[in-house]
Amino acid sequence: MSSLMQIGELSERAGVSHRTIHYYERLGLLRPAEREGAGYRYYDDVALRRLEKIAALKRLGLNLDEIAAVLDLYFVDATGIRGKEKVIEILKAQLARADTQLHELTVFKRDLEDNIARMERLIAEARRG
Amino acid sequence: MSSLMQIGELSERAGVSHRTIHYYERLGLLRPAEREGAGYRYYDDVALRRLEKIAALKRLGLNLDEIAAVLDLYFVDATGIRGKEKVIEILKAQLARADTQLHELTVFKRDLEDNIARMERLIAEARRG
DNA sequence: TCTAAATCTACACCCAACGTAAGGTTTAGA
DNA sequence: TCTAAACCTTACGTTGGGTGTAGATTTAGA
Repeated sequence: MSSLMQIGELSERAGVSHRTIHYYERLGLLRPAEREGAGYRYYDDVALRRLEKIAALKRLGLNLDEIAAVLDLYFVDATGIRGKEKVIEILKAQLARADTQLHELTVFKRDLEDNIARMERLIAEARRG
Repeated sequence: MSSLMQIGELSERAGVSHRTIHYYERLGLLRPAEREGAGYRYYDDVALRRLEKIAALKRLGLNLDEIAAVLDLYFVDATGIRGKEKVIEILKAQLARADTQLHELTVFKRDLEDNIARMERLIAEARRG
């Protein structure tokens, strides 16, 4: 029994506001599994996973347009995707960016650790004398 | 002869508009080495390196406030920095975020590679038959 | 000395990604 | 049946990170 939920529950479980959900719907990122009668939106668990994926991709620095371009790869059968060459282009560009970002992030992390050590040493010295 | 440059040259070398430089100055991220007579700004090479650092930190997902909070660690003597405990707090928070981001980025990269391979396989199959 | 190019300040505007508020409708449960 | 909570649409507001433009001033170089 894959029970459906309303926008309030989805919003709570996903940790985003219902306005954000409306907004994503307008951008084509997400749509309710069902819209009965007078317009209430009803969502299944896939919607929740889509929202979580969107959040993860946002944390990686993709904007909502870029997310729209790849999101379906995680949720629909790839055989049906049109314009596969174009999708590959996008994916490869993102892969290159991810590589760069990984490298920069590694350096940044090392810098952070160095700086923390340095600050802690300075504080210890200040305390001693 | 550490010759100074005007905003136009700095902007060109750093790959940002002069308007952006003005904007960063207002936020306290950057200031000219010198402002002679009637107000023209003159910059040294440190300004260029600051701009490059800002760009790098932006690519990592820091906003300009966060960048302002750590930027000086790269350019001034740490002994003179006030509120070291607070700085450490910020640095540690960023370190935690960097760790998360590194992990997510690694997963994302693997997903991308999988998706690319899948798409290329599908295209090859389509060509064959 | 003179003029074209560079720069100055100040205000307005832009886009993404939402948030707030109003006013009306629907639904669940007592 | 009735009412409070949840939802709907529409429209305007906000924030971050800038960009555009105007009109005045300054500077570099012929």
